Amino acid sequence: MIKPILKVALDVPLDRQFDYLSNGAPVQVGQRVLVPFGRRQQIGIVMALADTSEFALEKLKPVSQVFAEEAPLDAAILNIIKFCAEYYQYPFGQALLASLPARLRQIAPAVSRKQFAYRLTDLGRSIDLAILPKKQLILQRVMAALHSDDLITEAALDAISSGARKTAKNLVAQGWAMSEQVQAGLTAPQMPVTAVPTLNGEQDQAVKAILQDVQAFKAWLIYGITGSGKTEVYIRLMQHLLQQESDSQILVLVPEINLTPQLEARFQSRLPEFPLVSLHSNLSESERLHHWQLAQSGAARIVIGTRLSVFTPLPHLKLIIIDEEHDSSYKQQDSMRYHARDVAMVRAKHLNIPIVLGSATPALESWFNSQVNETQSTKYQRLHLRERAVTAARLPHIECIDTTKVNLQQGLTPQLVNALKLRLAKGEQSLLFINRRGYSPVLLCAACHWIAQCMRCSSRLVVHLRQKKLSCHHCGHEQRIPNQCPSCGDADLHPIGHGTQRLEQTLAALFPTARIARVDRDSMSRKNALVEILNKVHNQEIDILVGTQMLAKGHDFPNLTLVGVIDTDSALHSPDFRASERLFAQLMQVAGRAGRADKAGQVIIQTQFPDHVLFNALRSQDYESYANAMLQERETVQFPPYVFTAMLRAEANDYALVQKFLQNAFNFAREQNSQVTIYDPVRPQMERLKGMERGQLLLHANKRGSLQQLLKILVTHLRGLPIATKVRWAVDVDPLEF
DNA sequence: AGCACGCCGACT
DNA sequence: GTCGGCGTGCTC
Repeated sequence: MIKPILKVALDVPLDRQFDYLSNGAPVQVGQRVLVPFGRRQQIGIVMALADTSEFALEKLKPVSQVFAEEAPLDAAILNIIKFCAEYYQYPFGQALLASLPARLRQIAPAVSRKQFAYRLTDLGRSIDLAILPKKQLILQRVMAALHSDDLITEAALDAISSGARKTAKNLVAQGWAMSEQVQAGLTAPQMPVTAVPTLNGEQDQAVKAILQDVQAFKAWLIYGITGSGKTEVYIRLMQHLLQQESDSQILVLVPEINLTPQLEARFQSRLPEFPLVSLHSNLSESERLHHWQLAQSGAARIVIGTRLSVFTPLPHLKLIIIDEEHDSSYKQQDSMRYHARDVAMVRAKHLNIPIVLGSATPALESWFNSQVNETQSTKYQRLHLRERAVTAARLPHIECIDTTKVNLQQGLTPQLVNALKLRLAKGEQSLLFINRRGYSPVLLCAACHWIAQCMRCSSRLVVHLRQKKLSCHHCGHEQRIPNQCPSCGDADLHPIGHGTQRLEQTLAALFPTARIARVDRDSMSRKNALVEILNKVHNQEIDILVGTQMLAKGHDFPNLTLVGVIDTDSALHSPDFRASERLFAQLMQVAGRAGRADKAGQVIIQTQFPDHVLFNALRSQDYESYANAMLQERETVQFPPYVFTAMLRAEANDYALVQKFLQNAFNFAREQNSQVTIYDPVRPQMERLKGMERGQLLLHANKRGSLQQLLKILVTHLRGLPIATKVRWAVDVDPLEF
């Protein structure tokens, strides 16, 4: 018997569901539907079937369409999103719809690759094409082409139905040409089948330990320096689990897209018998939908993706792997501000399956959770990989040069210049890491000390000399470099400090014969620019590589033996208590670029504070003592992970509104007399951003539960406030930035 | 969030 | 006399 009322979740910022009358079509929970909502049509997901409604029956509208041919979302994924919506104080419907590929959120029919092929078959039947004998071939090609654009098929179908045969024919031909191109592009160079590495003792132990315990939820932290072979451990685990059960699936989360192709290729070459799909923002919407469908149907056995893919339906999920688990790109910084690592943890718990986190420099939270001590039971089992898997590889030698004690040559110490000279003479490569793009971070008037500032943000404008522009790295605002000081009229304007452009220029002057390349957001705007440069580095066509943190991750350069770190001191004394943790991870990562193969690496760090504890720990590549010291500090001042925090952030054109809103929140929260500490509203580091005045209110508690309880009533209260529509506000649970 | 309705200022 | 500003209110 069909229940007559459907409770539907919609993509609206209202934390409730809407009731509709069945249109008679069979429907299940989790099914996608089209419904009338106000004046327009909306895509929704059926959350329940019922006999009654709280809403007046005569006011209910019937659903417009049930997408019955699509598999409904399963209970597991609905539950995990429900959990997230509650935990992160975000409307459920919006969280749910945001987890779907864009094609499934749009009113236009979503066309998967399979349907696409069917449509083409129809198309072939419908028109008598001159290329008819080739019809079969066309179909095969198009079906095989992952990048095919469904819009072409749509257009062709339209053309047929309106009788425009010639147009239809052209469109099909166009689709074919496109699929050929795509095929040509897709034939990725076959990875040389490398000899399967044998595991060293620690790797072997790690694999065995995890495999012993795969029948239930258990969290593991694989802690091992770059080159200790974490990936090989993942592969062995995957191989075992995928072979053990013929339908099992594995989800691998990675921080960013530029890491995906490498890991993807490695998994594919080592586990060729298991279908793998990737999910990241570089995919076309059509591909994303198709990959998502392959995951949902169970056809894909391995899913590798960025943070959003933690919400992919996987009916036979048996293991979750989080690579580089400390990476902050796992945290969504707008809409629902979830942390993919934490969501994955909950998902693994729900499914009662193991989860493996991997990092050379674990997040302090994870390190804390893997500690064995009296006060806190160990949440994650730690597995330490101490040895470098490539036995010949040695740890790089790290030294800090005190920049206050030497004469700098355009920001470079003589030690670093000499080291660069030596590499050039030996035909080895160097990498200079400077976390600041542009020419110089400040434009200063020598006469009146005016500094070029952004009008929309509380930030300084960065000099981009080559483009003759000043640019705000926060809002994108650009303007011409003034000829004279806007304040006093003096022409004596100086770029102060160093960025990637200036460093590149300095190096070119110092080493006129060296082949220098710069890698930052400005030089990498072209789509394949990064890949091209990296290839050049591999082919020894580059001597010195200058770049930002884009260069810190993942890339192996066997002939690179020197890494120079130019200016990271600002992070040492940043008011953000996580800045030094991030810097440490980043420096460990860049240091790992040096001396990967059989050549010993050297790392030179230029700093005003060579005796800082961070550098001491870094010199001995000792994450543990630094992490433990930081944890102790956090405990003394009662910061996370010793307390649970949430941040209420608000912004408006007028700060008075922000203040009024936050003050209201503050008063309300205080009145609840809960176990939560509520701090005074303050202005964040970046007081103004993109023309918006910002403010924030911090809450902390010793128990997650009491914080959650308060947040729930606070958010409900705030949503009902008239002023809540005049400011943009959001709750950030477990914020990364303060 | 959209998208309506609704009541007060400068223009074809 | 209208076009249009964005305040308030609703969406099953």
